[in-house]
Amino acid sequence: MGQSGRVDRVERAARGGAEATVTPTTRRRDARRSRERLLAAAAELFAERGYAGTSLRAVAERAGVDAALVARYYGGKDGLYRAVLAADPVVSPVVDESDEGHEADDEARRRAADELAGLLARMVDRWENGPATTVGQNVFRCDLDDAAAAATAERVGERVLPLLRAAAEPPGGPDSELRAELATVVLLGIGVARTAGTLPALAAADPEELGVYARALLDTVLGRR
Amino acid sequence: MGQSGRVDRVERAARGGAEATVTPTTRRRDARRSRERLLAAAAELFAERGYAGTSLRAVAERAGVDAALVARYYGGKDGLYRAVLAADPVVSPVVDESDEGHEADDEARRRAADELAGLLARMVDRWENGPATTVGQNVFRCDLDDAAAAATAERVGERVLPLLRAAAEPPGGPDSELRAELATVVLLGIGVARTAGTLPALAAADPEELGVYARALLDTVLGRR
DNA sequence: AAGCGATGTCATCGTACGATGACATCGCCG
DNA sequence: CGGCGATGTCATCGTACGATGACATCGCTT
Repeated sequence: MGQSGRVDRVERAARGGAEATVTPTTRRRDARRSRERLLAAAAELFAERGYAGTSLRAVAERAGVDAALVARYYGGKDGLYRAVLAADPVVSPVVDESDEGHEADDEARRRAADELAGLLARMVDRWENGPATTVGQNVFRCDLDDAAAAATAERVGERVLPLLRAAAEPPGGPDSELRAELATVVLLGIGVARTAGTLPALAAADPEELGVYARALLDTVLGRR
Repeated sequence: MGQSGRVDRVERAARGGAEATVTPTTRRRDARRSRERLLAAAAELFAERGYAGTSLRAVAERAGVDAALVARYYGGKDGLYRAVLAADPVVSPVVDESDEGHEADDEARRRAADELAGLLARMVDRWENGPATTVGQNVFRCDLDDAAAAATAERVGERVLPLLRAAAEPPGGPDSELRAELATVVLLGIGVARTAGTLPALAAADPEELGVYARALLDTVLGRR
C-alpha cells in the first residue's frame, strides 16, 4: 500500500560510473534486487502465514515486483520456499566449527560454555527484536512435506545442534544428542510460542527475564547444574 | 481408499428396537454419526496439514461423507475448525477445578504435586500413542487468525495452565503465570516437535525417558528443586 | 400407509491460485 | 548507434477450492 507500484525513477541519472561495476545498485532493472526483495518478502510471509497460506501474488505485491518473476528466478513456489529456508539465519551468526579437538578438554569445555552463553544472548536479542524464523517455526510444524522437513532438519543440525551438543555435560555423554535436541525445543520453543502470541504472559515477558529462565532450563537439560 | 464410498447396508435390519431410542447407532442416515466422522477426520487433517492446507473435500473423503454436509452441520470451514478446537482434548482428562481454597495449604500443595504428576503421565502416554493435538500445535503456530488464536488460548488456559499454575512453587508467587506458560512450552513443545519429526533423536526417544527429562525441566521452571 | 421433516447427493458458481508464454522495454556491448 | 540478451509486464490457462441451492431419498410420527 502507498508505494504506488512504480518505484521512483528520479535518481536514474544518479548512477555515476563510480560504483563497483559488479553491483550497480541503482538500476531500474536489477535482477539481483528483485530476487532479494522477493526472498525477503517471502521469508516474512511464509513465517506469518505458513506455506499453504502464502500466495505468490501476495509475496510479489509485498516485494513490489511482478509475480511472474518468482517463476523466473526461483522456478516456482517450492523453489522460493527452499531458498527462504536456505537463507534463514535461524539464529544470527554462523557457528564456526572449523577447529575441534585441537584443544585441551577443559579449554574446550570453557569454550563450549562461552558459545552457549553467546547463543543464549543472541536468542534473547532475537526475542526482543525479531519474530521467530521460518526454520524455528518449522521445528514445531507437523504439516511439512519431506523436502521442507529435510531442509529444516539440515539447517538446525548445522546451526544450532552442534553448539548445544558441545555444551552438554559431560560432552558426548549418554543422551547427549537427545539432550541437545531437548535444549533446542526449549530455546526455539520459547521464541516461537512468543511470536505465536497464544501465551499472554510469555508474549509480554521481558526477554532478559526469559533469558534467565531459559538459562536455567538449558543447564538442567544439558546436565550442567 | 478401499471403503468404496458406499458403506455396507447389510446390517440394516440389525436395528432391533432394543437399543436406546435416543442413539440409533445403526441408521443409514444418521446426522450425528456424520457430524462425528467429519469432526474426527477434520481433527486429523487439520493437525496433519494445517488449516490452509486442509480442503473440505479431503475431510469429507476421509470421513466417508459428502462435502456439502460440512456446510450443513458446521456452517463452513471456519465453523468446522472452531468445532475441532472446541473438542480438542489437549491432554486427555478434564481438570477438575470445582473445589479450591477449601483445603489447608500443605494439602493443596500435595494435591497440586499429584496433579502435576498425573499431567506428566498423561503427556508421556500421549507421546507414546498419539500425535500432537491441534491445540498443542497451535501454541507454536504464528499463522493463526484471531479466532483460532483466541480459541487456542482459551483451551490451553482452561486445560493446562491452571494445573501448572497451581504446581508452581511458591504457588501464586512472582512470575507464577510466566512460569506456568514456560512449563506449557516445555510440555507441549516436546510433543509437537516429536510429531513434527525434525529432531531425529527426540522423535526416536523413549517416551518414558522423555518424561524424566520433562519432569526435571518442569521442576526447574516451576521452582520445585 | 401417508406425509413431512431430516438427511444425503449432485451439479454448479465464482474466486483465487500457480504456472506459462508472448510481448515490451531496458541496458550493455561492440 | 544498432543489435541483442537481460529484465519486466501482461494476459491467460487449467485447476482446486469453498460455498450454495436444487433435488433425491430416507425414516420417524401419526
